[in-house]
Amino acid sequence: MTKRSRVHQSTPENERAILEAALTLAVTAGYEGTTMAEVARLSGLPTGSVYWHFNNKEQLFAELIEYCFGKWKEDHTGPTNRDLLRRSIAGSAGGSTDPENKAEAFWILALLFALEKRLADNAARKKYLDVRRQMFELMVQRVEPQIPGSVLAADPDFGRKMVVLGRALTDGFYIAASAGDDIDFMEFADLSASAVEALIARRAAMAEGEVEK
Amino acid sequence: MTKRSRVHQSTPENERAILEAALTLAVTAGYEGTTMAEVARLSGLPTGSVYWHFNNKEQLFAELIEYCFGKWKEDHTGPTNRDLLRRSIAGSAGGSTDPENKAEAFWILALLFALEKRLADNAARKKYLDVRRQMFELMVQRVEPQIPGSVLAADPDFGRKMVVLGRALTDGFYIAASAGDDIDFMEFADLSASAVEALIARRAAMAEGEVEK
DNA sequence: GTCTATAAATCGATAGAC
DNA sequence: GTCTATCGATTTATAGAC
Repeated sequence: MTKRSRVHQSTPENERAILEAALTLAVTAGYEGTTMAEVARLSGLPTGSVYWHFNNKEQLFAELIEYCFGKWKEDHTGPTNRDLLRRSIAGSAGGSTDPENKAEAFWILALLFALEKRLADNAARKKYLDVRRQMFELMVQRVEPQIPGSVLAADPDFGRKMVVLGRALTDGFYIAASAGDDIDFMEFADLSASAVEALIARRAAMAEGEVEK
Repeated sequence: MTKRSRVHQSTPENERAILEAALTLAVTAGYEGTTMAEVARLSGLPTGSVYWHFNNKEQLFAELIEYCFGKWKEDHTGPTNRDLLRRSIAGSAGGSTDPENKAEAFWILALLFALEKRLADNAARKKYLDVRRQMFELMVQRVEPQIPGSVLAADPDFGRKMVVLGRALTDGFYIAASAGDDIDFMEFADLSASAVEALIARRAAMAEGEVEK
């Protein structure tokens, strides 16, 4: 309930206002669709001020990605439970419809940076790919303890593989949500988790039942 | 005046050249990143001719989606085998890197339209969402015969659910390919197929183990 | 049907007063 | 640091000769 206090002055008030304005617009309008003029208007500052705080549009979005990554990390701390993948996929539904959960919805926009290779030299795309790697490593640390030791002994990379699979599923359901597919995300969160669990169980049986490959 | 008629002729030469040029550019540059001037240049025609054949950019992309859907359907006819999902995911690796395989690369363009909600009123996005539904139904027809009868008896929608899951995986691995994730797509194609098979096996065991319900 | 030239609008970014 | 005014580049789309 109590949000983590943001007493640090690292992000001044006006910069935060600009970032929040950019986030609100970006979630519904995307990268190209968000204009600096509109960011300025929504933040209550003139365009000149926006360019004083951020060098250009690229850098604004790069810092926006960092800003949202900070929010994501807040949501992914604390004790690990077995519902990691289930909650990730279930969250994809709300991310596209719930206007309050902007940080969640932003990852749909982030996927655009992955797809738009035209932005290869774009600072924002580079930042997203960097954050994507960091998210992956954080997820590996949370998932690996849940893999049976016998499976990891037979295949030390199995935890990483499950994270790759889980990320593909999460990204895929983000797309489904964005496309407006009429599906029950809670049900598919369960189904996906079951599929991964079945895979792990199969591997565990294999690892214990067989000495050779 | 007289609009072109496709009754007697299918996609005249110059229109095809324009569509192919648009596809080549769109796959790497996206919707906004593809300019009509560049489409004209690559097709070898001036911009005026492009606008004579297609009313505007929206309609050009809408017809491009239809055009690519035709290619996709050609690749998804014939006998169904068990490797449907495996091949879809394995294809995602080449789809984003091999410029020749434009029918597969089209998937990336499609994902762009799925994600860009700003284009909600865009004719091209509407066309894509329509095509997305058609693709889904075609996949259901191919997948359902592979589901054990006992599972379908217990859950008539199980085939559709597997297609939703398969589509999420395929979309997710396309993003992984676009993001440049350093993964072995062949391995994850196998792993994904295994996960789905394990899920079906688990359901089959469940369906046969219970007589009632 | 093809092509050139250009209109009309938008957007990112800057200059400079305060 | 804030704000106004505006530049320069880009892009969609059209007009009109051939």
